[in-house]
Amino acid sequence: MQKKKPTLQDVATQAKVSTATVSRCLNNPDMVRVEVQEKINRAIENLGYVPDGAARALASRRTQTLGVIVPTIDNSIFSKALQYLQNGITKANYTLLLANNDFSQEVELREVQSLLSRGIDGLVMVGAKHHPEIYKAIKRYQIPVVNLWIYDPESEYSCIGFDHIKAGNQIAKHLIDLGHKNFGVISGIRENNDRADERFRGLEQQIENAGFTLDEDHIVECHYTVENGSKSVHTLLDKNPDITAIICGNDILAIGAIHGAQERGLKVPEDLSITGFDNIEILPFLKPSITTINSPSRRMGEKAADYILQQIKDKTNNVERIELEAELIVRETTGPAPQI
Amino acid sequence: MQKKKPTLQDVATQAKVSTATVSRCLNNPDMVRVEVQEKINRAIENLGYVPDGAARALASRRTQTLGVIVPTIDNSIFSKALQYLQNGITKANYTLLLANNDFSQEVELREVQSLLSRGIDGLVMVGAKHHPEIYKAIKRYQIPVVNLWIYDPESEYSCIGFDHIKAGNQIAKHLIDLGHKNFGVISGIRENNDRADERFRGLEQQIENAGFTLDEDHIVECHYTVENGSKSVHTLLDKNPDITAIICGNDILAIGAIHGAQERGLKVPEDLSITGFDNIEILPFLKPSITTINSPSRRMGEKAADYILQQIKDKTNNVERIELEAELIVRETTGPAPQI
DNA sequence: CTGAAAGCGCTTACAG
DNA sequence: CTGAAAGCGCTTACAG
Repeated sequence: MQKKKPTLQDVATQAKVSTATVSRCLNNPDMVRVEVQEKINRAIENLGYVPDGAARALASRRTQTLGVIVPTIDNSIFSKALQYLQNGITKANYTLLLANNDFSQEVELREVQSLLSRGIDGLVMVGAKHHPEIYKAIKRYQIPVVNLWIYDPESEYSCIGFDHIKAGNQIAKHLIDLGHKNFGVISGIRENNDRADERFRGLEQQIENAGFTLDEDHIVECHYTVENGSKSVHTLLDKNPDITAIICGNDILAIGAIHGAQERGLKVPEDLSITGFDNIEILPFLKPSITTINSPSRRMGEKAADYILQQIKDKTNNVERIELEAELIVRETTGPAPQI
Repeated sequence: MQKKKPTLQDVATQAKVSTATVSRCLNNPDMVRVEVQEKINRAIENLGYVPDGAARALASRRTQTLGVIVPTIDNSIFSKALQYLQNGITKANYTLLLANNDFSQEVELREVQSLLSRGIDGLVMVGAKHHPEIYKAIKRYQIPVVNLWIYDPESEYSCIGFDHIKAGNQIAKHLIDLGHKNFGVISGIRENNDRADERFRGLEQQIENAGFTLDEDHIVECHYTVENGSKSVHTLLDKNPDITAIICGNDILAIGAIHGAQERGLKVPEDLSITGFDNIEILPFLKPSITTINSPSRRMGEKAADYILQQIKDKTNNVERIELEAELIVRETTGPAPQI
């Protein structure tokens, strides 16, 4: 009853050709006469033959699989990039082997080793800083790699992303231009997150250049949850009631921050300006709509797909560095600093 | 310079044992004497040996890989389930091969074939309705399968989820209890989405049982975007100005709907009640906070991991049907029907 | 354009 | 507890 899965050999036998010919018919049809192709295709259809990926990978040293490691899947900016990365590679009959590193370099190293061992033809990661062993391992496997979400003209590896320092500068400048002098920052955890760290440094630098200060008690670091955003507003304003602008590490924190401000009876932006980061889809529809910086998630996913597929196709491993724009989007949560 | 990747054979040679022993040392260490283990581990370390997944898969007929197909990655309820599914299987050294079907049965079929061909030890899908060929293909490969997001006590395949008809009932009942009589519905696209369809039928049934009607011009079907939520409110209210409650297919649509209501100068919930579905993280922090039904994404992901790993471990393929609660969460967007 | 044959790097009865 | 050997299902020079 339960038939065994047919193999290439079975197809060859039924079509009365060699396995080599069947293999060619599958992979390079134009190397095979049309009549023979038809015979083979009939046999394949007939037997319900499906090639075995493991055997194919072992013999050809290619897996038709790309590895991708994001910090967490459960964040719309990463899942959006994944979606478009996926769409891009599906056409070329590639599939994603997915892992997350949970913002830990050690976990990431293990995941990379696991992916490499399982067999991948290319690797996509997020951020510039990775465990040194990762780079060694990659070198060994000689596969194309690209780091998303960062842009560094000097980087040794390919990258597709934007300049987070510049992004931090932009936000701070926007608020300074509005007359704010006293800032609060609700940042994501900066350790092991070079993007969050550079954004922070960008805005700190801009604030200090403008002649203001950013003391330690004006800064909170926390994981990206709405609840943390809300709580942190209280933490900051309890200590420093005259903060007039709070810069959040991402939109989720900003949504929480608005909630926290409302709990304190503060009006946004009249009493307190708030900024986000990423520009998630719902932002323009919230009341008040949130000022933010747009993260080009979609384009990063698409371009990563293009880049890796191109390298595989050309059997090259060229370093490319693609800078994308991350523009400031001014909405309703930022306004002139209140007069005291 | 560029050394070849070491193989099991190299390890065996260096450790002066057979490849069989090295293989055992890797997979079933207690079948090997401790002293020999040490010799082998030293050689592995020394050579930087990493097993080849393809060869291993071909020889053992196991890939340590699970396939998962979601409608779209770019929706937090699915990405959240993925995150926990992933976490659950990582411990067992499994990795996810990820695909999305973009809400199309044909695409899903192709993806399933691709995953099976690539080699997976188990498969996780969303919803009950799949292309018939999918079930045939799965049968052939004899791997455990589980459908998430649905619960059907009669289903032929394992499922982990909740009853969408009941969920639809609950929402409608809540609004009816509040005195609403005239309803609008902004549903997701129901074709190829059994969850959306059953939710719709659940609420339709409850509304009609209560003696009210739900005409066609009280219903809009659209993709799950904030913008569609906002537009659809206008579509519905332009035609039927006396609708007092709008039931949305998910939270994203509901956020858009609130925006649309505000554009019309309507107060939520005083003039118009609005409900969502899924209970995404930010909901309680929005103003007004949104009444919704909680989708147990996290638990579905976790339980799917447990189920599949258990089946693989036991080499069984038992059908399990796990019902999870999807409770109504009443917040600020629903209130008594306005007096006319 | 096609075939015979080696080989990809493992695992696993089988025998001892 | 260990080894010799077959075999997993393909691909790919090589030869014709």
